[in-house]
Formats: sequence, C-alpha cells, structure tokens
Amino acid sequence: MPVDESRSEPAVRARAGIEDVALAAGVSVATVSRAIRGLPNVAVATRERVLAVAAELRYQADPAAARLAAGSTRTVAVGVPDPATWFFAKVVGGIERKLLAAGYDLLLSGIPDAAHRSRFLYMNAPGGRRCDASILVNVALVPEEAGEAVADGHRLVTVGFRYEGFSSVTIDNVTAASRAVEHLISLGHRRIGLMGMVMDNAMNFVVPPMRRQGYLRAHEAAGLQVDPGIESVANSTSDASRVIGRTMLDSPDRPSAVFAMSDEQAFGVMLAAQDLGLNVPEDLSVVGVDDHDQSELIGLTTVRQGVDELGAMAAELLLEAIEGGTVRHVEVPTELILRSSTAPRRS
Amino acid sequence: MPVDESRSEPAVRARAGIEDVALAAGVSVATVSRAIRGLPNVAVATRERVLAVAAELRYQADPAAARLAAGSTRTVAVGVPDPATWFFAKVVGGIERKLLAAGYDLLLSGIPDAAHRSRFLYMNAPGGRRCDASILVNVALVPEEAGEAVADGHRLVTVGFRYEGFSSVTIDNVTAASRAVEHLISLGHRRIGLMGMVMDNAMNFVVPPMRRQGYLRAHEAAGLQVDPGIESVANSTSDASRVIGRTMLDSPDRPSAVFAMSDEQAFGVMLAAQDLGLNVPEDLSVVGVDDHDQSELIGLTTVRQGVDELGAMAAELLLEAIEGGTVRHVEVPTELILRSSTAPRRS
DNA sequence: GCTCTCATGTAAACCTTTTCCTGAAAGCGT
DNA sequence: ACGCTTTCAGGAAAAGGTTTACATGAGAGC
Repeated sequence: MPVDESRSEPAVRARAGIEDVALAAGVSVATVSRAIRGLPNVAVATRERVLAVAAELRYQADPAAARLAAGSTRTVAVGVPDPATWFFAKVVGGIERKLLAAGYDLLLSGIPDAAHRSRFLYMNAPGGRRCDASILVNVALVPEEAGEAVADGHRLVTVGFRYEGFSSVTIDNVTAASRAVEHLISLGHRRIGLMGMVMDNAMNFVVPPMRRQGYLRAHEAAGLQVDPGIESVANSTSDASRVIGRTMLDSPDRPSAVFAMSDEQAFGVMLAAQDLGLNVPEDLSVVGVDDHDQSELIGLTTVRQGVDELGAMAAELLLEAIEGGTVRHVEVPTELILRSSTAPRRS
Repeated sequence: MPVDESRSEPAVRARAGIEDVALAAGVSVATVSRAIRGLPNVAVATRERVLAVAAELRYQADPAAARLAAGSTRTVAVGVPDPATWFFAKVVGGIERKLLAAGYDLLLSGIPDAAHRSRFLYMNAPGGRRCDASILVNVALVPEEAGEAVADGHRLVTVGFRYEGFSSVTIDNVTAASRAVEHLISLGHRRIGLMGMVMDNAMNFVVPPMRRQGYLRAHEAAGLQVDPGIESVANSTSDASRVIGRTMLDSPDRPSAVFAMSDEQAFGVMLAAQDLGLNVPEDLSVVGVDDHDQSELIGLTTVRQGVDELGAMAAELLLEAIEGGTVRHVEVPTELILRSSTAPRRS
C-alpha cells in the first residue's frame, strides 16, 4: 500500500465550503447562498454558473452553520411512546412520507415515561433550537406542561388527544367504541367484557377513558347494566392482554363478548380464549379498534381508523403551523368492519 | 388582555445564552462550557454554581452552534425502505432504545427507491455534517456507491446485508431458509412452493437470493427436484403475496406446502389459501421467516430472528465505530419455531 | 437627468467550543 | 525554608461556515 499521504486518518476528501464555490464561480458568498437557495435577485446566468460549480465541487451547505445563521432547522421532532409498536410505526410512516416530500428532517424519539416526556418538551422547546416544531403521538401533557408549552410558543401538533392551543388530529373515540359495543349488543350479547388500556398516570393518557365512555354509552342506550367485574385493564400489547384476558374469561359467568380498546389487545383476548379452549366466535365474540394489518387474516371485527392517514394529516397540520397557519383540529372518520370474530350469542 | 408588550409575536421568553450564564455565575464562558459538559479542570464549587445558574436560567446550548464549533453532531441517520413496516419498525425500535440511552439523536429517513438511497448517502456523507454516522437497514449499495462511501470515510453500519468496509449485523439467511424447508420435507412434503420477495434491481436487495439458495439447498440435500412453476415473487407485504399466492395455489398440481420468505408474506399465502377454500395446515402447510408479533396467534410456523435485537446490535456497532472501534460483522442466531401452520402431508 | 429596480458585494451576526495562555497553589529535593 | 517544577483552575480570543441587513453601482424607464 503506497504511503503517499502522511496523515493517518482515512483520507476524507477536503470539504468544499461556500467560499470555495464563490471563488470558483467568481462571485461573492452571498450570491452563492442566494443562488443555491433559489432566492430572488440573482441573474439567471449567474445562478446557473453557481449551481454548476457547486455540483462539480459537491458542495453542500453545512446544516449546523446554516441553522445557526438562519435560526431555522428544517427539522421536526416526533415523540411516540414506543416506535416499535404497530400503531406508532404506521403513524410515523405517514408523517415521514409527508415530511420527506416537504424536505424536512424527522427526529424520532421514544417517550416511554413522564421523565422522557418532560425531557422531550424541554429539548424541543422553541428556545432549544433543535427543531422547528414537534409532533406528539398519544403522549398527553399534564396541565402545567401544556401551559408552559403554550407560554413558550411551542409549535406542536398532537395526535390522539386534543389540546386547545395546538393543532390536533384525533378520532371520535367515544363513538368508535360505542359503535363496536352496539354491534355486539345487536348480536344479542348482554354480558360484554371490556379490555381496556392501562391508564398510566405518568402519561396522562386520554384515549382509554373516552373509549370506556363509549362502552358505557352503548350499554346505557340499550338499557343494559355494565358489570365492573368484567372490566379489565392491560398494557396495550397482545401479550399483556392475553394474561389479563385469561383471568377474565376463566370463570363460569364469563362474558359472551369482549370489546378490546385496540386490535392488538383483541389479539391478546383471542389468544387467551385459545388458551382456555374457547372458540371464537362460537364461545366468544371479540371486537377491537384500529384495523391492524393482520386483522383481516385473523378475522377480527374492528372499528377501522386510518392510522397512516392520522400521521399524514398531523404532518400537514404541522407544516401549516410552521408557515404561520391557524390552529386546526381534525377528526378522522372511523368505520365498523365486520369479520368473523363476532357472531350472534348462543342461547 | 393587557398590552404591556408591544411586540406582536407570541411572547417567546428571551433565550439565555452561555454568556448570560457566565455573567450570572461570575465566570467566563469557557468555564461555563466546561462545567456543563463535565470536562475536567473545573473546581467543584465553581461547577456547582454554574450548574445552578444554568438550571435557573433554563440554559441549554444551541445544538447548531455546538455542532458548528465542535464538529460533531451527536446524531445518527437511519435509513429504511419503509418505516411503517413491521420489520423496520422493530429494527428502528431497537436502534432507538440504544441511541436514546447513549444520548444520540435519531434522524429517520424512508428510502423507497434508488434515488432516495443516493440522496441519503449524499446528505449523510461525512462531508455533509448532518450526522456522525448512519445505519442502513435492508438497503444495499451498488458497488460504485459502496466504493465511494468507503473513499469518503463514511461511518456506516448495515443491517441485513454485509459489505466489507463497514460493520454489519445479519442472520445466516441460507441456513434460516433451508431449516424451514427441511422442516417441510421432514413432514413428507415433496412439492414445496416458494413465495419470494421481489428483488428490486434499484435496491439491489441481497436477502432474497440467499433465502432462495437455502430453499434450493434443502431440496438438494434431500435429493428433491424443485419446480420453477411454483416459485413466485411478490412485494414483501401480506396483500401482494395474497394476490400472487392465489395464482400459485389455484391449480390442480398446487404445492402441498409453501415456504415464504417473511411472515408477512406467509400471512398473504394463508389469506390466499383462505380465499380458495383451502385449510391450513390440512390442505397446505406454510412456513415463514421472522416470528412476527402476530405469528403466534395465527399459528404460523416460522424461523425466528430477533428483529429488535438486530437493531440494538446495529446501534452498538455504530457507537463502537464512532469511538474509533474496529469493523465487526455480527451474525444473530435464528431458531425454528413450530406452530400449527405445518402438518404432515396428507396422502 | 432623475429615480427606481435589480444584481451583487461587504461585513456583521449567529452561539458555541477549543486552543493557547496566565497565574496561583502544590509538591519536591536539598 | 527556599527555589524549582508541575499541576490545575480559569480567562481571552479565535474558529467554525453560513445567512442576511445594509450598501453600492449599473441600467432602465420616463
């Protein structure tokens, strides 16, 4: 191996700066900056020359320097409780698609608990200069955080819950849930279990209470009593719901149907049924919410929400907010999808 | 509403700079910088005072300025073909977990085609100064890109394929596939279909050929002939594989078993079987690769790979690489998991 | 000939980090 | 005790690479 270079570092090609481009194109750095960013007041011939030189030198503005000087980052921070979860991955996918098209970078953060939430808010506050705006998916704020965020002029879009100061995209959780439960009632079910999401105080999660409200409303409308004994709560995963589901179903007066707050939880309930030798839908009807990718194969009746669309819409609201647009609250429609996990109650 | 402030902007609290902290603490900015970042040569008393003042002023170093001055970004770029897909979401989740702990930011990019791939490489090249390093998941490079990346001194970790200049984490794809097919053969199956991933030239994807090789090897070892007529290819989604699967299975001499290159593709095959009124496993055995979250519920026999672990390991290799560590290739083990989608061939 | 517009240049600003540099205090040999 | 070398806390100022406010000068339009 020839030793023509005395430096020991891997020979990183010396980077061209804006000054090099200016020199090579015979203009000032200001003109280069303007030409490259497509600003007005640059002669066509000059712009073309600059662009050609920049391409040849593989020039690329240092983002850090550009951000420092311009004050804007062209970056959006996205916080989700767990990026590996189906729901959040779909939402992030929708966000990413829009953001990529708009030329924004996406900074992804997992927010597993309240400490991380406050860290996220702190770091992505306008003063932090890490991003131009942020999206929070199913991460609700406690009132004092929300107030502070508003006071700080935080540019924020929320998905899953709604806070007055910021744009949001949600579904009508009460209606979604009641629609699912009404369906069960219409099939003759009278004892309907609830598999709820655990409501972590630290996350102050607002979706579970609303879905529970829908569950109650449907009962009330049909003149049915609910039995708190068949209301349970589990982490929003298949495994956790399976374990909890087993105790709910392992009883002589088990429910004939279960409404689960998410499809993944519904999967857990179905696994629990399987564990106990119960057949779905003969012995147990199950409904979920989401329309998960695998719900069709599994045959799960569910209330569909366009999860990808949730994210895409959030990104759009965010871009609007960045451009100084007004705060908007969007409610995405839901739809009951009938499959084979629900059937009339056996008499 | 009192009009004590004449500015029309939402009153963003004036941001404290390092100079304000220095002034308030009665030290120089250099000392503040050192104190906050835990560098040596700061007296304990001084450090505490600075930290207290900084906390009170809610001081936070401007990342752009810090990057510009220090040259390092504490950011990692992650490129995946589609962030909404189960597999990639899991990998990203594993990466995120490690990176969060190490205090790095994660910049997520979708790389749907070759144009985006080259854009990703260009923007995240060391000269680009956008990130300290990057991870590419199932996005293979064409030789010229790879050569250029090495020449540029790109800090890169690859998941899913292996390139000599960079650390990588993979599984033994040939063995994983042959293990699945051997299982089918051991159950007496002699006509085994292959549901392969589409091999997009633009992505130069290397996994499909290796899994196909495993499929061939298992046949060869058992002295069986393969029938190209029951080899198909589909996009790596459930829906696409379902459509293709229907044509494979809708024939009198359909296979008695199918090996799918991923669980999601296996789900598609199962849906196709369902569409045609075939029962799994009585009429058709199906094996996949991954151990998807829903595979247990669906009862899919599969070759498990720890997808989350793939990502976590990649992040670790990356952190090693950033600290100047050596290039390593890690192969994560796989394991055949027997479930109810496979059964002995009916005679 | 005067004003206006538009292309372009100059230099300040953005906010840290980091490289010397300076003293003071501490350790040490005699 | 004394002078020497080290060590260490801390400061001043340069460096990092853009963007942008302001200034300038040349043509164009009237």
